[in-house]
Amino acid sequence: MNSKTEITMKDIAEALGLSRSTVSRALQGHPHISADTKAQVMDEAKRLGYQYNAMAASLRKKKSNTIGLIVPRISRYYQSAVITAIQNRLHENRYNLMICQSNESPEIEKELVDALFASRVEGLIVSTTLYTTDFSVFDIFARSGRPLVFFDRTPKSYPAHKIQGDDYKGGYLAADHLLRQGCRNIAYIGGATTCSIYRERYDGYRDALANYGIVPDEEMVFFHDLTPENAVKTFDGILRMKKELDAIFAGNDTIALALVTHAKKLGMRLPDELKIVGYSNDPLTDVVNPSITSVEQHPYEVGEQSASLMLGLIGGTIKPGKNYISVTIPVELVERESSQKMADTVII
Amino acid sequence: MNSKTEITMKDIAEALGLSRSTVSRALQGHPHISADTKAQVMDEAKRLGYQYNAMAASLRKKKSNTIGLIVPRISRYYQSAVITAIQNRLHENRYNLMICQSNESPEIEKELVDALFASRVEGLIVSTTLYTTDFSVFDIFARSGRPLVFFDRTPKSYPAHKIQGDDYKGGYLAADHLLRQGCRNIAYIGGATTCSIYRERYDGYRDALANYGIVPDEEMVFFHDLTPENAVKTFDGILRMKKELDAIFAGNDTIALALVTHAKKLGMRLPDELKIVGYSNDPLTDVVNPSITSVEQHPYEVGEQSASLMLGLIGGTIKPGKNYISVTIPVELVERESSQKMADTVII
DNA sequence: AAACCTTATGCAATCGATTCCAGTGTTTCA
DNA sequence: TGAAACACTGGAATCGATTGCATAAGGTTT
Repeated sequence: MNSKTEITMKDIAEALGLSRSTVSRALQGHPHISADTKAQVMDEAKRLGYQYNAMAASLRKKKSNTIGLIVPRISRYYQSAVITAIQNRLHENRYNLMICQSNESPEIEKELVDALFASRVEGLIVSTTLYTTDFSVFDIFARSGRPLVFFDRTPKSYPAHKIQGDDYKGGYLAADHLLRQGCRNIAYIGGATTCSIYRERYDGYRDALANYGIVPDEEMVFFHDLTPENAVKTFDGILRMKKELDAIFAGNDTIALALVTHAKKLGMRLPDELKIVGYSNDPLTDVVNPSITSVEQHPYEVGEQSASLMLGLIGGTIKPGKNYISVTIPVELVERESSQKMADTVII
Repeated sequence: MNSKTEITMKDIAEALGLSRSTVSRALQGHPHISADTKAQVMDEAKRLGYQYNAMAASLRKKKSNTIGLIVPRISRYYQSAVITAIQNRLHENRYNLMICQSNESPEIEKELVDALFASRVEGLIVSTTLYTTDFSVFDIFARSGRPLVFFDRTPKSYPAHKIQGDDYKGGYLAADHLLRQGCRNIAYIGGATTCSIYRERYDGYRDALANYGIVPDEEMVFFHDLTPENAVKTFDGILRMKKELDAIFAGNDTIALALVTHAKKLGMRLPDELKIVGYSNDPLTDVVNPSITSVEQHPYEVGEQSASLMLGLIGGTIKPGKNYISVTIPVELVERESSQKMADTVII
C-alpha cells in the first residue's frame, strides 16, 4: 500500500492534533504525559502501522545501542560459543550486536573496523586475525573514547582491555599431563606465531618439559595454519624422521581429531602408542573414539566477561581511567581416552 | 582529546571557508567538484580526524546498506557456512550484515525482527527456529516492501522468497543408498516436525523404501531435538525393542557421529552390523573413523543464492512482481565408510 | 486574590549528511 | 558581441526522533 512514504511520529501527531513532542514522549512512556493521551497515541500508532525508526533516534541521541564484534571466523566452536555468550548478555541489556567476520584477513578486518565505526557502534569487541600485526587500525576507537575490548586473540603490545584464556597454563597443563602419563617425546603443533596465544602455549609446554629436564626438540615443534591437511602432513613428516614420538599436543581440537583418525588409519594403537591432547574442549572431543583429552577454555565465561566489561565501560559503571583491564580466565584440562595410560581403557 | 564533540563536515567546511554541500560532494568524489577543492577537503578531513557518520547519511538517504540475518544458532556447521557465503557476497557489494541468533526461541526471533526493522535494515534473511509457527512476525517486512528471504528452514505456507536444499531428495538419496547396500531395516531420526525440512526428508525416505515394497515402521521413526544425548537414548531404545536394525538415517552429522561412537562402544562392528548416514556433510564426517556418509547441501551455494537474490531485490534487478521466488539447491550423497558394504573397507 | 505549584503539552532547535535548485564566473560559438 | 554552454559552489530544506525550555490550565495555599 504505502511503500513509498513511511509513517512517522509526525503523522500520528497530525492525526490526533497533538505535537510531535507529545507523541514522542507518549511512545517512550514519559511520566508527564497523561494516561489518556498515551493510550490514544498507542492506538493511533497501531492503526497507522507506525514503526519506530531507531536510526533517527540514534542520530539525535548519539546512542546506537549497538556493539560491534569482529572475529576471524564464526564457524569455530570456541569463537561461536563466546559470541553466543556475548549476544545473550547484550540482549538482556537491550543492546544489539553486529557480528562480522574478517576471514583471517587483516585487510578485511580494517574495513570492518572502519565500517563499524562509521555505523556508530558504541563499542567494539575483537578477536584479531592470525596475521594482524599493525594494531593502529583500532586507534579510531581509542581516540574517540569508544570502548575497545579484545578477547582470545589479544594484541600483546597494544594498549586495550583484554579478556583471554590462560594460554600459558593451558600449554603447561597439557604437556605436564602427558609427561605424567609417561611420555617424554612430545611434539607441539601450534598456529602461526604472529598470534601470541600459540607462543604462550608453547612457553607453557616448554616450561613443563623443563621440570622433567627436557628441552624441546626444535624439530618436534611446529607453527603453521591449523588445517587438518597441514596437521596430517606434519605428522607424516615426524614419522619419516624416525624420531621417537609418544605424544602430540595439538593447537586445536579439529586437528587433534584429524591426527587421531590418521594415526588409527596408519595402524597405530591409541593411546598406547601415541597420546594426543587437543585444545578448546570442542564437544566433538567427547563423542569420538577414542575421546580426546583437551583444554577447556570456558568460552561462555570469556563471552560474559567481555560483554559485561563492555557494558560497564559504556554505562560508566567501570571507570578504568588511564588503565587497561586485563582478565585472564582460568583453563583446565579435561582428561579423556586419547591420553590414558596403557590398559586404562579399551579402544575398540 | 575531543571525545565530547564530533568532527563533522561542517567543521571542515568552516575551516576551509566552503559550504557543507561542497564538502559533502568532495568527500563522495562528486564530478562537479574541482580536483583542487577535493584535495583540500581530503587533507583537512584527515587533519581534523574527521570520521564519516553512516547513520546520519542513512537517515537522509533512506538507505542503510545493511542487511539483517537471523539464524537459530551460528555454531552449526551448515548455518555458519551459509552465513560466511552471504557475508562475503554482501561485502563485495559494500553491504553490511547484522547477524543475530534466535537461540531456537520464537520470542527472541520476534524481538530480533522488530529490532532489525527498527534499525532500518534494507532486507532480512532468515532461517527460522524449529518452533516458529506464527510467521506473521515477518509481516512488517512484507508490508513495508523490504525484501524478505528465507533459507534452509523455510516456512511452508508463508508467502516469501525461499532458498532451500532439496530435503526430499536428500532423504530419498540417503534411504535409497542404504537400501542398495542391502539394508531393509532403516531407522530415521529427525528433528521436530514443526520444521518442514525433517518432514520432507522423511517423505523422501518413505518413498525410497516404497520402491522396495517397504512401509516405514512407525516405531523406527523419530522426531525430536537432535542432541547427541537424545540420539543415543533413542538408539538404546531401538535396541531394547529387539527389532531388526541394520541402518540409521540421522538428521544431522553431529548425532550421526554420536551414534557411530556409541555403537562402537557397544561393540557393534561398523559398517558391517550397522550402517549410518548423516546430513549436511560437516567436515568432521571426513576425519572420523569410520568416516561418515552424509548428504552435501552446498551451503556456500545456498548463501550465494540468498545474498544474490537479496541484492537483486534491493537493487531492483530482480522484479518478482506479485510472485515469490523459490530456489531449490540440489543435494548429493557423499559416500563414506559408515555405509559401505561388508568387506569393502577395513575399520581399525 | 495573589502567588505558587502541578500536570500536561507545544515550540523549535538539534543530530550530521545529502541533494534539489539556484547562482556565480568562465569559456565557447554563432 | 551576445547568448548559450559549462564548470563549480552555495543555500536551505530534509530525513525522523528527541529534549530543553516555555506555556497553559487547573488546583492549592496564604
